[in-house]
Amino acid sequence: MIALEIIRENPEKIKQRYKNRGKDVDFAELLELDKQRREKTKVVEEMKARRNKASSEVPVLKKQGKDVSSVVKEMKELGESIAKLDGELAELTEKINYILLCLPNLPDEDLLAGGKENNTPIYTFGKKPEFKGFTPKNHVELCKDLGLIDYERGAKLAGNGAWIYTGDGARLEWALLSFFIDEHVKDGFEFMLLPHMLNYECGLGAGQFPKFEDDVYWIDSKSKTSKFLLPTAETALVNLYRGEILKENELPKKFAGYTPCYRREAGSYRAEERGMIRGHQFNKVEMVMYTAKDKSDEAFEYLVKKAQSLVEKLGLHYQLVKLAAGDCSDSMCRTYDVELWIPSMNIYKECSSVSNARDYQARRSSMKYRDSKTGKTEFLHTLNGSGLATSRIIPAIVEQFQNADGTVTIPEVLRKYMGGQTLLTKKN
RNA sequence: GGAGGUUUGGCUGAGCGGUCGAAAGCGGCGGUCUUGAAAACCGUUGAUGUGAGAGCAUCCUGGGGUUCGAAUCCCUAAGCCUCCGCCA
Repeated sequence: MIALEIIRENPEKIKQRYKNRGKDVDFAELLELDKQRREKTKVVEEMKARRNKASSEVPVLKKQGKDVSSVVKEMKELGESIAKLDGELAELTEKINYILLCLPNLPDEDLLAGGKENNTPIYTFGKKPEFKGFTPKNHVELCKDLGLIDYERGAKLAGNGAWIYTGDGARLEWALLSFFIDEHVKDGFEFMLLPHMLNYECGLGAGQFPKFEDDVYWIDSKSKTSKFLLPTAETALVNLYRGEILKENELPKKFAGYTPCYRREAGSYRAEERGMIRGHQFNKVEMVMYTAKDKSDEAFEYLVKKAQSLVEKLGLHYQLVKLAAGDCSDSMCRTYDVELWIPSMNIYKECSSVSNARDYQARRSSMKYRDSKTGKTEFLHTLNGSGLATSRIIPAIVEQFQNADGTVTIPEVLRKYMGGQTLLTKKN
């Protein structure tokens, strides 16, 4: 949620910044509602002040044995007017909040305007592997041949978009998760295992609701009291301090949470995205940071470096991409993606997305800290980054590290989690 | 699933339908004392909105109701606790 004040102060400027996102917004209605609310608030508050004053006088008058019936009658009428206005105010407030909750975050001003086409690669690590003397297989073939993944039986159990990690595949997946978690713990992140079913407020606070209410799996029917399966651990981690005020010296907070991510991904299927690139459930370790308002830029760079280092330690060829304003997700001011090279698809595929939400999420769920110098409360800044999404990594590993004989070399950092195993080989 | 209890400020915990934004203690902050610290003592200490400010309004888990007036009474939802039942 962005602050209503900044719209009130300079609607044209804010409009322009949304334009970079490719969003045309019109604040006329919002500003009109805001104006009405402010005017009405003033009136009701005056009425309430009168009522409060009279109410405190009643017991005094009674004690003096005076007749209070005329005051009581007058206050009854006043009370009715107050109730009516309060109702109107509640309605106005609800409308205003709904509009505000639906507005995306403001993209940082240094971002290129426009969508995907204006994303800018800013760093590359490693090289595209060359496959000499053999035709490389794609990850679906490799995963099947090496017995890492059972697509057919996955579909049998849970339908399209589901798969089963089997044998070495399950071990490799688990090794990746363990490796990431160990790296985060080493860097001072607190490791978290979170509930997977969350309440509505979590979705709202993270900025995913109300817009993406239909993109998640609801446990019961969609309602404010039902729960949904989290689409990313961010949804949980970013709500930890809802309604709380932290001390500045507690900051920054660094968390790493592992959860499966559950997504409907409705209608997004394409043949080329077969196998693990996009599924209804995938594994991810998520990093989330809470910082003071002047520390989030620094934290952002730190998280980007961390995501990069994980992929580099695996030895995978990737590029780092600075997203254009229109490609950043709605809740975020800026986003960098780490994209892995998938040889068979001849493209780079995202495996980590690092973003700075600044105070957008904190405002939605009122997460604050007390500034140690001024003593005032300020909204926290929240940042998140995948560290990393494993379903995108196994395809990259098997494709990039495949050998002429059909085996795959296991990245060195993962071997200790797999009993020292160095190669993925065909079984029987 | 059934029955009962409970929810007050950073924490513990008082709170009679009216002067309660809320006692007291702890904690925090500032000060006195001290070479310094601790102890002791003194003072101070919730949030949000609005206003230049004095102030005014709102907030005692959320929502609704009764009343001239609600932290206090009623209904309801949620959280927590206890007991009973059921069960991979």
